[in-house]
Amino acid sequence: MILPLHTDLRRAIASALGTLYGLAPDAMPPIVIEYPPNRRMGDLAVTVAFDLARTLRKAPRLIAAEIAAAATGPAGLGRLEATGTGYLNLFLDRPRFARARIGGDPPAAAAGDAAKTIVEHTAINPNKAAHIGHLRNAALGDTLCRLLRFRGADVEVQNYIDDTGVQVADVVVGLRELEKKDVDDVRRLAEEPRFDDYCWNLYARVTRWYEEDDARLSHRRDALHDLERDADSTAAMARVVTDSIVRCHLRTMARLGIEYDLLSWEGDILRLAFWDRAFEILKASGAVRLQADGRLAGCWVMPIDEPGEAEAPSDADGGDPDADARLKVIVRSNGTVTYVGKDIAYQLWKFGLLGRDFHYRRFDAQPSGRPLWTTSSAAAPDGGGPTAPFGRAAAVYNIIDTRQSYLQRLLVQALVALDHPAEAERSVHFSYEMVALSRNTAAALGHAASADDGKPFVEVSGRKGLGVKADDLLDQVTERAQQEVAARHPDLPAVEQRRTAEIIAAAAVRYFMIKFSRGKVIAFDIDEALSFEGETGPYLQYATVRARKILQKLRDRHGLETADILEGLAAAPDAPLAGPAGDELWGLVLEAARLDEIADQAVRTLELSVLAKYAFALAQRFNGFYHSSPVVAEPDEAVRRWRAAGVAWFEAQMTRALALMGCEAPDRM
RNA sequence: GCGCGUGUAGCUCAGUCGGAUAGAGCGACCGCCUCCUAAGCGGUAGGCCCCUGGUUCGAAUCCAGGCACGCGCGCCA
Repeated sequence: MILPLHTDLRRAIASALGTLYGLAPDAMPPIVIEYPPNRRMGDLAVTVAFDLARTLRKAPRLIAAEIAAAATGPAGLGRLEATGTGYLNLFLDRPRFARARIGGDPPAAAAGDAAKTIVEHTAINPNKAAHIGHLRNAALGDTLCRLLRFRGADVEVQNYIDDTGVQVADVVVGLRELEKKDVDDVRRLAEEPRFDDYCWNLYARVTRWYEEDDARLSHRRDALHDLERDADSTAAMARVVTDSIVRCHLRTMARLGIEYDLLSWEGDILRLAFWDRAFEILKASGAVRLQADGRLAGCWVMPIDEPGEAEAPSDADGGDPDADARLKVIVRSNGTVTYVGKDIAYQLWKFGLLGRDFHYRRFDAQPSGRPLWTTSSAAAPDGGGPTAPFGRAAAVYNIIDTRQSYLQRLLVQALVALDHPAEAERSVHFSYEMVALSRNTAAALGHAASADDGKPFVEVSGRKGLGVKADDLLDQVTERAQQEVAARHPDLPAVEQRRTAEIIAAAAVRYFMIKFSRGKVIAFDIDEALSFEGETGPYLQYATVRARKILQKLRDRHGLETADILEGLAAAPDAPLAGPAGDELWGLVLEAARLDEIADQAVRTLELSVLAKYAFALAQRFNGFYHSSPVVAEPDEAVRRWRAAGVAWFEAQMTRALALMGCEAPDRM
């Protein structure tokens, strides 16, 4: 991997700068490392000479030349060369670099990064089937988890279940009022494998039913009230619904290799009175206060810092008409807590700041064998709690779409108001834009496009039942993949064809959800999602399969095991990597080494598309190499050996990159 | 009104801490399977990087002001 080399290079240059110009470490400009447009210019480039030109009153090219002379052969990395314009280009010692990495282990975790990190993602209302919007959330969340673990963090994945909200209440109303079901009926229904589909339709029907007559909304209010009080028949029915649908969601996500450590139920947060405790803390610290008069009389409110204003006026009770706008109600005048309040309590728990805890019990098994726990309101009869405690994290990532930015900002402000600046700092809202439907896809789903004329896309709406269900998408993509597999490998047993198709479909969907930068609305287009060509997950898998095929052929025809290839490298002549003839192979080796740098960048910027783009570019490079550089049939043994090593290195790194995206390559495609 | 996000090729998007000739994919057109899998590869066409000004040796990138589009901003959940 390449990050340690970056460190060495920076150190070498910084040391040269110290010697040449007497720069103190704190006066040192940031040493930016980039990659020249092509390999003939160099392997890495440093632009520090440009930054120093002003302060040193000297032309960049002179500075670059002086640094190049002073920092010759930094730590044996290679040759440093100054350009006529002022770049410092590093030409790596190719064989040395390649031998040091090919066949090496993944990087050891960076020290100090091992702190416990909670990632919350998925969090689908348990009242209907998951749709493509939820898929983006889960794909981003799961990929972030994998990246954090890759960098050595101890990650706990939580999936929040809002089992006491309106959405669940609505489905319960539908079951009772529209379907005339009782708890036992619902229990039978919930056994059906696609119960989530049934509820998807029912939910949309209930919405229409409300719209026909506003008076019917009283059913929702009553149901919601019953849910919050945990009252008998309604709550019992809701439990059947939410339990069944959560299991549907888990099965859907498992198709994409997405698993969790803990399900956190809002019902448990209510029953265990997390909010009462949080309220005490908020009151004690003065973070919330009771409004005596005005529009919000009788409410407990939290002052909000608007990002625009530098300093809030001394106090708000001076009759300022805008003052109320900067107050967020936490407890209503009727004494009930708002959404934000519950979120604050939960966030405090995540950091171990609440002073209360859930009970826990085991939930279902997950395909990988990773244990899944669920929160619980009462201690398990066998008393068997988890071995490691949940919560008490040093950092928290909440994966929630950008529409929740305002609420997430309030959470951070509450932490600041409670005098937990470190936790506020490490309370990260991973925000991303929604998934909408392209106009074509919406039309194909029977949505009249004329309804919202000007818009470039059509928003998914669970309430209206408008959207592409995650399982439907996966089914379609799998079916398409299976046709391809069957055409290419007709002799393969059907089970194997199916398995291969599933692996391909999962990669197609996951890559699609990751490849856009998070600030971009995805206008989901079904034809695009069903494509396996160009910048897609299957393209990455195909390149990997090709690499494995070469390694397989080397075993078959030359009796060359991959381990032998790597061992033989030490004694192999350097020539195949040298000069223009070696450029193609060298470019592949260097690019494949950058995975750690990319993982680092992705986590730092929370821009996971860089991982997708990198993996694609790497696969492209390999395919170029594949067409230009035969391996198995190469007569020159040294060349064959080096090329084989390059293929093995690519295969190892690409497999890791795919794993970071929750994908694998099938045996054949 | 305020806040956040987005604006780059016909379409969908990359473009790293400001750096070398602005790149992919799709679509269009022209080629490549006696050769490790054509889910691939090579080539051609396609650009006012939304506009104006500023900072800088250097701006798609930073700053200011506009314009357009999207999303937020309730004692709702």
